[in-house]
Amino acid sequence: MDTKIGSIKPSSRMTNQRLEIISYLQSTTEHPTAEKIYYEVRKKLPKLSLGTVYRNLEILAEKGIVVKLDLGEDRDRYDADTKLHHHFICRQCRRIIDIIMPDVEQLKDRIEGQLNVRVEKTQILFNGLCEYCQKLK
Amino acid sequence: MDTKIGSIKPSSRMTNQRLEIISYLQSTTEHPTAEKIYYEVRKKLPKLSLGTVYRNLEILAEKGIVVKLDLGEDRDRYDADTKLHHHFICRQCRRIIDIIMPDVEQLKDRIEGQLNVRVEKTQILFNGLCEYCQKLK
DNA sequence: GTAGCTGCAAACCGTTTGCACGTGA
DNA sequence: TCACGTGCAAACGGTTTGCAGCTAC
Repeated sequence: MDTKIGSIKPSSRMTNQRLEIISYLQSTTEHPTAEKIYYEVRKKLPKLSLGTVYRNLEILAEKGIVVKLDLGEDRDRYDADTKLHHHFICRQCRRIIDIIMPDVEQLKDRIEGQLNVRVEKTQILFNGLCEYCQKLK
Repeated sequence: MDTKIGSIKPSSRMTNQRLEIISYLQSTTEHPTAEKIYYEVRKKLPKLSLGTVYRNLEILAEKGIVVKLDLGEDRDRYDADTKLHHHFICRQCRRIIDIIMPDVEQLKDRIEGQLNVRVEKTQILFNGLCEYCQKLK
């Protein structure tokens, strides 16, 4: 028989691998890719495998401990900052800047009324050249 | 020697394959995937290959005749409507609704001033349940 | 004539998965 | 104890690419 509300995963074990992945993600604001996380956490756990990184990231995202981000690149990024925010990404150096946008709630309400839909997620993504890459011309 | 401004592709030939891909894209508003385009255009050109579809879509996107869209799915979508607009995508039926949002220009200006960046692209994506999927519960 | 395009098939690459072993609670 | 997690390697799937022949101009 299924769990009542959706398919909630039962308990999960706090392994060293999971702990270090969380710890690394909470130590950075640069929205690393799975590959970067793998590379960094392996400094502490040299036997870590990439599959384990992906499996943990999926579980942590399900639990709401991290957020998976699709910023229009060929790979996903991950963020331990789970408060709603948006992003600017530099097309040259791939730097990512967090953007707080207080009036998004109104935007959401407007769309829901206009289209008769229920909005569950809102993502605003800016793309262009960051301060430094503009100077480099 | 390079072309002066960036790497602009020289002339391109209007092949039947290219023509039919454009024609199909201009006939629909459903933001098809490459696979869907392949499937549809093959009704007219049965020997068409998927590689040709991808190569043409890339060229057409470069020329600004179509737009490639990343709506957070595992595959890209394509749209012959190149006027700036945004999207709602239903997480259940994958229906896509176009959204015109006149005040995005201000948003862009605000971000540019605030972060010292040059914004070249702005994408707003809403995710949730469409009118019909809400009714189906 | 020839640069650009096509069909075909293989390669690519980020991500997922099967499996046998390991380990946290 | 044993269900969940791990390392390893292979599989997956959307997209790209090498190549030999074709074709728009």
